[in-house]
Parts: sequence; structure tokens; C-alpha cells
Amino acid sequence: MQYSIGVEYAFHSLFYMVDLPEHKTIGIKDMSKLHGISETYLSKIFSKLRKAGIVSSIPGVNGGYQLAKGAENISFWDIIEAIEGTSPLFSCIEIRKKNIFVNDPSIFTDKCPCLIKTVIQEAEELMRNKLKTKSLRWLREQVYRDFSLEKRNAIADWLRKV
Amino acid sequence: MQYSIGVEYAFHSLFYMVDLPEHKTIGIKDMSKLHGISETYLSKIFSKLRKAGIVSSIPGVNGGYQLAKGAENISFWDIIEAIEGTSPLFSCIEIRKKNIFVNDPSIFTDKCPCLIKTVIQEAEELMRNKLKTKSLRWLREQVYRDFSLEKRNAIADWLRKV
DNA sequence: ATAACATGGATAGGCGATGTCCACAAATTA
DNA sequence: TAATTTGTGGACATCGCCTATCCATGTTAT
Repeated sequence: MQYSIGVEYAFHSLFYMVDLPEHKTIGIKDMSKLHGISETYLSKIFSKLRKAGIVSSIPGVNGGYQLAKGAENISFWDIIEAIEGTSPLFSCIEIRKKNIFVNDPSIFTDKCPCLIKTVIQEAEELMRNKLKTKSLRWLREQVYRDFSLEKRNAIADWLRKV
Repeated sequence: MQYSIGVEYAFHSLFYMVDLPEHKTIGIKDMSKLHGISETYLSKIFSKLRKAGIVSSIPGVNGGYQLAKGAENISFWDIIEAIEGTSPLFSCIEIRKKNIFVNDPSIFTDKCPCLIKTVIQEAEELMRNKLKTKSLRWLREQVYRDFSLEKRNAIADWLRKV
């Protein structure tokens, strides 16, 4: 049970879009070449990011994608939720409602909702809240500290050309 | 991306084993009948619980399963990990190591391990730690508060008969 | 010996993740 | 206007995992 590879595609693609010059876009073709990954599949990922309001698109020649809002307003959780969806990690199908003790409705007095589900979802909320505190901007700043000048320049050059 | 139905099977099965009299076991057949679920599939779930040290088994006539340790020493996370495995929610395949900026090894100075992975796994640890604080014993006590006397007796009767 | 139980392997259907292909719409450029 | 480039959405294929079943085997009580 793991997050899909699409989450990794999304994070690494969005990372390079933080420093995209104003009014400029980047196309799926260039982004997929950058990472050496499938072009058509990456387009599906960006379709999800667009529907989630994380990026915006411009069709036509010289079109492409750009961040739909400031990188400081895009959290880790926003990105994960855009790709993985909003459903919680655990939501039971309520097998307890079918067990032999509930044949008599007068006996069925289980807490509603199921306490197991409640506890797991509360724990999951701790994770979500933590991921909401880290932004794409923060990631960019942290990672750039370790980038050599050569690498920063290489990225800047690449962004100018696409 | 959700926890499998096996997690729900495990929780609801283990719940009824907390009050199992000493030196007594419960078989897969009875447990599957209790919940109205697949007998053969539930046996696979219990196989995982046994390998995780949560239950122990006794083969042969009148054999079956019992808790391998006190319910206060079985945490929510123990149960989930037994069924879902130990791999973290997010572990990237390191696509960054294939991008066009790392053709020159002198430029590749990314933090290792990947900061994205680190942040997500730290957030996941918050969830794990929360789930480790809740035990099967705690669940039993909380749920029993809402059980009517009739239901408690019905469960006790059932446990005596199996 | 026989029946009741757990154990493990083989197998199958369903479903989502990954990935490809194609038709279409929109925008630029010639 | 025509051609090209780009995103959009649907259909499709493949693969692996989840769910589930079946069977062979080992173990124990009666």
C-alpha cells in the first residue's frame, strides 16, 4: 500500500516550475524529457494537478503549464491529494453491521461511526496537518541550499530555453 | 489508495478474541461465521497475524487461534502493519537521478536521501506514533461502554460455545 | 482410523495503476 | 486560410495486487 509513482512525478515536475519566469509556461514534452519519463502519462498527472487548482494551462503553440498560485500556497498535502484523491486511508465497509449479534436490531448499539475508523482517521489527520505545513516554496529553498552554482545556472538556462 | 479490507477483518476479529477465556482458542470457521465473511480468505489474514506475533495457533481438533500476548500490548499500528506490511507510504524510485541535470556527475549534488521522501515519511511517523498509543485493550473497553447487557451476554455466550 | 483444525501453494477474477494511442479543441505562425 | 503545436479527454492495453477459492498436507483429539 503505497502512494503512486504519479506523486513523485508531480513533486519533481512542480519543483522546477517554481522558478519559471512570469508569463512563461512549460510544456509536457519538455518536462517529460527533463525527467526521462513517459510523456503521455505525465500529461495525465498534470491534468489532475490542473483540476486541483495547482497549475493552470494554456493551449496552442507555445502553450503549456504554469503554477496557478504562489509556491508558498501549495502544500505537500495539496500535491498528494491532487494525485491520490481525497478518500481517507481507512474507511471500513462496516462488516460489524452484518455480524451475528446484530440480527436482533435491539442489540445493535455499536458506536456510530465505528471507533476503529475514527481512531485511524484521527491519526491520519496528524499526518495531513504536518504535510500542510510544508510548502513547495519551502522545498525549493531547502533544496537550493545544496545546489552548486553550476547546477542553479543549468536549471535557469533550461527554464529560459523551454 | 486505501488500507485493504483485510485490516477491517483483522480488527473486528481480534476484538472478539480479547475476552476469550484462558487456554481457549477460536477457529477460523466460527470467526468467519460470526462476521459473515469468507472463511478461506480470513485464514490468510490470520496467517499474517500469526507471523507478526499477534496471535498464536494450535492445530488439530479443537485447535484454533488465541492472542499471543496481552491485548494491552497489541497496538492499532501492530495490526495494520501485520496486514499491510512495513513499507512506508512513499518511497520514491529516484527519478531525479535520471534527469538531464545529472548527466554531469559533478553537478549532481542533491540531498541524499530525497527531501520529499524525508518530509512525507516524517509526517507518516506522526500517524504511526499515534496508532501505537491505542491498544486493542483500550478499544475493547471503549466499545463495551456502549454495549447493552444483552449484547455483552450474547458475546460471552458465543465465546463459551466456540 | 477418522474428523477437525491450521498451513501453504496454485489459481482465478476484479480492479486500479501505469502507459499508449487517437480524435478534438485552441492558439500561434506562415 | 492552412499548418503546426500544444492541452483535453476517451478508449484501450498491460500489469500487479487484492480478494477469494480450492486442494494437498501436517497435526491433534476422539
